[in-house]
Amino acid sequence: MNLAPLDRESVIPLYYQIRERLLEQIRAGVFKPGQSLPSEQEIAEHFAVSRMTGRQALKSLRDLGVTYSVRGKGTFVSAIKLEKDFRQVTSFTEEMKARGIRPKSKVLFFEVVKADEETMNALQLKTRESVVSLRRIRFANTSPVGIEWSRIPQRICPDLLKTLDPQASLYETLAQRYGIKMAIADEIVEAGLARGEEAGLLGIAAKTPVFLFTRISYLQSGEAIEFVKSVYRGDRYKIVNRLTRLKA
Amino acid sequence: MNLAPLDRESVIPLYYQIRERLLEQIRAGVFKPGQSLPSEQEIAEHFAVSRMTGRQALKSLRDLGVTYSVRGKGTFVSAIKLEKDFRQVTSFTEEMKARGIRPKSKVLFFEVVKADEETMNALQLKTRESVVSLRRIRFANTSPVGIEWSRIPQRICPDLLKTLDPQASLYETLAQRYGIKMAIADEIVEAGLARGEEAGLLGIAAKTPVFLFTRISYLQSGEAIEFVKSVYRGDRYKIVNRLTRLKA
DNA sequence: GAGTGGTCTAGACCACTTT
DNA sequence: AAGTGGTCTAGACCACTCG
Repeated sequence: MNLAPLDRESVIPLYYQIRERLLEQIRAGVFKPGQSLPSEQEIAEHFAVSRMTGRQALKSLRDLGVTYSVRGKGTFVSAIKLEKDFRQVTSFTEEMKARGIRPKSKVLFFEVVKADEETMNALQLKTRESVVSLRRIRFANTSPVGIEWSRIPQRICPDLLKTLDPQASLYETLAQRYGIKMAIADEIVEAGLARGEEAGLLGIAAKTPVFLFTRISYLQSGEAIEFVKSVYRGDRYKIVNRLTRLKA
Repeated sequence: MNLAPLDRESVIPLYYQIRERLLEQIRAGVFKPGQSLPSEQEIAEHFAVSRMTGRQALKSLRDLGVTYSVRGKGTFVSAIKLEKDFRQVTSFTEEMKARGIRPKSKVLFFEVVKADEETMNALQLKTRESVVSLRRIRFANTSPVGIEWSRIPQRICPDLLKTLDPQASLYETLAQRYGIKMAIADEIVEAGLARGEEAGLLGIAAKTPVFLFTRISYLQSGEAIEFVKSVYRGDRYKIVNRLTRLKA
């Protein structure tokens, strides 16, 4: 074990500093998949912290899915890849960047409107309140891959029409200017065929296979924030998912 | 707060008992979304445990996604639904049952064969070892919805050909007889059109939209256990996903 | 029997929010 | 000032695995 000492003056918690040092060495291949990490006791001694603190560091690595522990044996590095190109609660922009692709957008519609029935239902709105409606064509490296239509209650982002650069990431703007962070999104994916208008906008023949997405995004509190309907080209877009077991 | 006392003789950990009691009351609506749960201190006093134990109970609820905590304010019930009809690392059988649908299967092929290139690659096999190859038509309430083709190294389930009832859940058999529990699965979903043989087996016209799944399932250790290629009817099957933020 | 992770205690100080 | 969750300590006993 060869790990740099902790900064006891830092505001960063000790367990977090330990976690980062271990993570670094896992990524660097010092601890390889299948191998065991230092035990809780060893970590406690090496960093001169209590065993509970060392344990918390190992626990947080488990929560990341990087390691797993077996009672009586130890904590081991998982061989499961950490890659980030799985779909998460992210915008198109973030997803494309994670895949090393340059995202671009063309705005078709960007206005404040009264919520329709479907939107009221999806966002759990009690009144027909105002929502920001944004419809964009999405490009990956200059070729069109999908059409996205987002609706967000105006109340939570009052001047979005002025502040959003439609080329930029909607999610980034919401996070930076309004402190809104999506925690979870539920989505339904259907397989269908491109219809006339869509096919035209996407530059494909009608009846080409497409994905139809219906997504609702939530804050950690459970408040519904965004309702999105999208159409993506089946010939240029693949869904990459990581499925996990439910904890309970 | 009105929570039954703990069983101090039980082998079930105290924090887990507390967690279950809180979960029960959340499900029963005693604690409603948006409302706060008892504080760590209150839990410690009420159950006569240390604050750390009460804290662990609340922490485990957060890990489930049922609640969230705000420093200085408290722990609150999330309004996000707990429903289990999201896709997880589950078999067709489990997924259908969770949706209240009767699953059925018809076996097309069930034999031990030498792994082909694609399977060797997917399952990280170093030699052309034997794999159990199982191809089935999947029915939901008597109508065909998909075709699944699984391959599993024979070495990890030596006599599967004899022990598996092809009507039963493959995953259940693997778990019960061989102690194999899938922890994670990575999948790619593509949109396509049904081809001749598939269309026939699924009872649909050629060129109907279909989902094409390619999935690899892993143990927690990262060992690849199952390689599956599937075709599902786009007109009768929808993908229901829950996306989350990566922890790191 | 030695080593491991899992649970638990009874304190402590801190940063933060609310009153 | 009082209450909250976040971190940390220095112990303890337990169940489990392995040689």
